[in-house]
Amino acid sequence: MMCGMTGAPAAAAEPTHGQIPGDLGWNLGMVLRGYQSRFEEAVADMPEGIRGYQVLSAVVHRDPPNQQALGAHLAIDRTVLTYLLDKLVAARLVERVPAANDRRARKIVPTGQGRTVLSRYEVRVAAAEQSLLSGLATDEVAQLSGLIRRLAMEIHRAQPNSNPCEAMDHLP
Amino acid sequence: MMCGMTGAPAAAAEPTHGQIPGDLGWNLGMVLRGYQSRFEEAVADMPEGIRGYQVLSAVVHRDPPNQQALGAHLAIDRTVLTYLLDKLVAARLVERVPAANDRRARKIVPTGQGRTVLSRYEVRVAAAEQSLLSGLATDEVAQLSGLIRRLAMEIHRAQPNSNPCEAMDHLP
DNA sequence: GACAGACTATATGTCCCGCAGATTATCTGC
DNA sequence: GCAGATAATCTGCGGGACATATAGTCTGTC
Repeated sequence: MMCGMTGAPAAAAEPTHGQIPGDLGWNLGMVLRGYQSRFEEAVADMPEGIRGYQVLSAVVHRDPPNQQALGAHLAIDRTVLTYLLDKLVAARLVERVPAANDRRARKIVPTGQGRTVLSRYEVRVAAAEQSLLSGLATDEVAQLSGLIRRLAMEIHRAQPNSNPCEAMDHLP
Repeated sequence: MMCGMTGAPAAAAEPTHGQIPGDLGWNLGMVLRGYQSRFEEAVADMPEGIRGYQVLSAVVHRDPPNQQALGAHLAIDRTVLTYLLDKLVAARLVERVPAANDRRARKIVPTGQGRTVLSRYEVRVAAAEQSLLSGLATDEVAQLSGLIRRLAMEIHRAQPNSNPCEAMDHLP
């Protein structure tokens, strides 16, 4: 989780900027929580819900060479990924095939069914994202998306191995 | 933490916008994770770490009338809040005093020591937040902060009782 | 004024999930 | 060929969230 943070809608004062330390975290947590609740209902009837979608999406769009790369990208623990993939394999959405040049590793490939299921859910997820941002003007959405994206990239670059979900766990 | 989301730094394609559904979540998760790791070390030697800071900050700056309001704002479960406050009380940072007009409720008030400790940590937290945003220009920081703040407010308004930390837990 | 129902905080028990450690199989370098 | 590192898996532990139960208190009604 990590989740929400401190005290955002502070009483009054401050000219809309120069907030209380921790407010950024509260705002981030609030946005993320809103995002997740919408995301969750969008993929509710998918195996393993959000995580299942994330894994399937990453497998299709990023084609990671092995489970470790997949888990690292999603910041999912390897031991968790094991039984997470078990479910997806059982649902015939992905397959574990021996990796080409490393017999220790398994390559996760999507099944045809997996691709179709993913594309079906993607429209729902896109709608959920739009719904989340519906309060902003279109140019603001573009601004925010771009800035968050840039920020995420820089953090990603600076922090190769991020520890997964202590973040979400601590979200208020 | 909920944590990261799907596959952000997607291979190539797309003109920097119109991303893969789920990317927003991945970016949010990445930013939040980066935020938390910095936040965490900033308040590492505080009782209960991040949560402790959040609670103390909310108590000082928002002055919630009872524990329920405090927990709702931070999206912390009430049963968790109980022993969380136990630690803070033991550390002499806050006190449980009988609420003025409702003897069922306990008002959480900061001690003098609590206020000084908080202000000491606040400079560190503020530095951590600046560090997180150091990759952006100053006007971009203002833009991003404002947009996230607005978004958080709207989500907060639309979603009175948010479920806490499944968000962070599911972060990749 | 007393009683029923709702509400605050707390204690207890349970369940789930993520993490650390150990295990097996494999790759890489000497 | 052997030692050390790496990929996936399995097992056990612990923390955190939720449901339930309880004690004390408030609010409304008759």
